[in-house]
Amino acid sequence: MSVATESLGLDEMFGERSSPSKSNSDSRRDILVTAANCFRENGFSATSIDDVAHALRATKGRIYHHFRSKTDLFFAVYRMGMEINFRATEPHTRGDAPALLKLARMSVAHSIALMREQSFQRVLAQGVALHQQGSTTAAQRETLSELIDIRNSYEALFRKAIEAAAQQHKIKLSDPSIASKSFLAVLNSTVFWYSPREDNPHAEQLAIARELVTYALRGIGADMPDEALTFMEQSNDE
Amino acid sequence: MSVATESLGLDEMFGERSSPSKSNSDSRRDILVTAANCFRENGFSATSIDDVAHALRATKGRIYHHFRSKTDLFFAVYRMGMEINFRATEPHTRGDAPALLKLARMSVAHSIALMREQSFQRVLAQGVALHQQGSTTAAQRETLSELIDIRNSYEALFRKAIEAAAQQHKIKLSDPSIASKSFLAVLNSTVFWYSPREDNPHAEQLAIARELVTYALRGIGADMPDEALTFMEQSNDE
DNA sequence: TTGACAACATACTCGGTAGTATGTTCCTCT
DNA sequence: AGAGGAACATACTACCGAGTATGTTGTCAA
Repeated sequence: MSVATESLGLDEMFGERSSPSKSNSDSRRDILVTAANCFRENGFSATSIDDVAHALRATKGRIYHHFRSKTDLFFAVYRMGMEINFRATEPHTRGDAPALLKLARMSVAHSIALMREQSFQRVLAQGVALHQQGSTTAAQRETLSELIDIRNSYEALFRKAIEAAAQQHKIKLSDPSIASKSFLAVLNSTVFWYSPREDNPHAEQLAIARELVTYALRGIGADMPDEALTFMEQSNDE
Repeated sequence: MSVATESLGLDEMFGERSSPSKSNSDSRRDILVTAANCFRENGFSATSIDDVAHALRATKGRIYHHFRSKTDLFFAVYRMGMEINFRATEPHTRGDAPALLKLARMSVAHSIALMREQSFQRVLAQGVALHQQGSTTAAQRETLSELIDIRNSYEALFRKAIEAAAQQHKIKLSDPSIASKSFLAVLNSTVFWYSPREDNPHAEQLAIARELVTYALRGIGADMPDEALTFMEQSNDE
């Protein structure tokens, strides 16, 4: 499902130790993907474990064999969604390209990953909502704030890139915090209105990403560098 | 609660006929405000009617006397939230000010209303989520799409203002639809991270609104007109 | 071959919750 | 003054859904 687990340096961050039993990991992954779709369609608390099991053509037993509780399942889906984002974005933070170009490439990669993995991204949105609300147990609350930390570190990736670009290109950011929040708000907005077209949505997604990044960069007073889209040949897997 | 119901032309849009019994309307309004807070804190399906009743220091009977179902209550809260937004924004769409100035004033008013009435705004966000998901009965589905229509007409208010400003100031919008979606995404982003400070949050909210509108306007290639904030003397009610 | 364990399925409990049915109080109109 | 209804509270039902306890099947290792 285009969520290839290559050996990047992020594995230990998400605790995805390459387990010896292959089928076990596959089954778990199928549950995560199916659960992500259910959570997207019905929301967390409106989705029952039986719903996920039915979508899997299985029963609760299978899910509870892999996850301790419904909340645990949700957290695992959240982790996987964040992992997708990191794998898409983090490679572009390195290298010695100009800061603005790096920022633009990060943004395009993030935006496209967002549209390609809609289910997981909506779960991420629900995750922050759950955080603003009150979790049940203390352990869950701790795990949740750990997930929020991961998200914050992801947003910090963008914030640093924005500030680096601003410094290098002599842009004045009156409030870097609000600027980066607005920046990501634009990129993330597709979650609320985008739904993929038929056949090959890749061209459409690329065009939308280009529009969004152009808008977001203008907001901080920068122009979209044309080379920002030239790295996109790699994105044909499967 | 700073939701004054003056006689604007919007009343029939929301069916808030000025009923003769005063206490009835007040009680209903209290339920809506309390329900909005509960929905904000726990989400729709995680909030029970008994929760709302408890927060009201009352019982279910009171709520079910005014609303047929939990979904009806949610819809009423949604309507009230949209009404707040319309009352804040719509006055600035009229008049013969320059298009860009009108757009800026609408945006500032919208942004501040968003921060002042957090509870209702989060319910609005949940409403679109519910729409993307599947409602239960057919009647609810119809009502929900009616509410989405109201929201769309509200967004159309901004889209028209953006296009008018673009035309009048000779700005090139490569994709007006995405531009307006991004524009509103920036203004609405406070829902996810803003929480009011102590005492008088008005100055803080105004500063944030100024930042957001500046960012959003830059995204479409326009500069924030300084007169956009001069209308804000009226906002001291209660 | 067997025993042990993984990977499920089946069958059940039990607390919570939407909705209803029915009382009770107070006000208002005639 | 009394009849009727609005505005609730109380008591109850019926069901759903999270979690558990236990059974079943395959597999692999010794």
